[in-house]
Amino acid sequence: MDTSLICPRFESAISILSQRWTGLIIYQLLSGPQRFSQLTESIGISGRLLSERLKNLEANGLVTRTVYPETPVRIEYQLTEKGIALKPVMDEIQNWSQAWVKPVETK
Amino acid sequence: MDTSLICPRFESAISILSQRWTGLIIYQLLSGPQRFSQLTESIGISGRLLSERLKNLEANGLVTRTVYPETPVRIEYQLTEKGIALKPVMDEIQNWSQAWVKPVETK
DNA sequence: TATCATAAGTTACATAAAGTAACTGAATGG
DNA sequence: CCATTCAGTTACTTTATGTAACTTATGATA
Repeated sequence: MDTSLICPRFESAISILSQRWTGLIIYQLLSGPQRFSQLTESIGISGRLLSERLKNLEANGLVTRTVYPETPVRIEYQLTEKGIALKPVMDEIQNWSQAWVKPVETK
Repeated sequence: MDTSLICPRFESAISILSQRWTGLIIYQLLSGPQRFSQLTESIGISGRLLSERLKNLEANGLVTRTVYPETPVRIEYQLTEKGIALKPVMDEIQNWSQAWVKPVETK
């Protein structure tokens, strides 16, 4: 049941960002378009979940998928304007982490 | 396995914020100390998970728990300085949601 | 004293999401 | 035709989340 009193837009935003891995995917894509295998390696996510997350981000209009029919095929994911607009959020998370997270604490 | 190439502090921050409910809990507590039952109602989280999340936030130094031995007992949760420092992050999420999230989209 | 009410959890169990590793499909080079 | 490479998908196990009933502590009420 959802009896929340919080602004629905804010909740929607949080529900995207609080999904595991999506924050890191967006963070990575902020440095430019990347292909599937690059993302799995840099983030440490499995193909199964990366595939699921990217579909979701595409459906939410944050990411576009471009196929380059080379050999072997190259597929690049990049942020839309809506996705790039999350940069200030990521910047603030970065600021906070530099100021408050000790290098050791992992969880 | 974690073969990530991302800054460990940033990853740590993201791992806290990308845990379901923690963002909303912090957001709620930014408007002042609140008790357990208030949080369950405003957020729409179950007691089981709220309890677990608050313990976690306490362990991470984001929240403090204060017992007021009244009748019935009152227990208030409030953000530490470290927790309050997340306000800019929440503000940016708010900004983004106002600019980019359509009122309808729920997921 | 016995019973009741209330806040703040906890426990036990069902369902959903995430982790893992092997597999598939398309395209081309040998 | 066989091997290789990228981009996924499938089948299965483990972990996290949801739900609802239960517990504990404290004082109020009969």
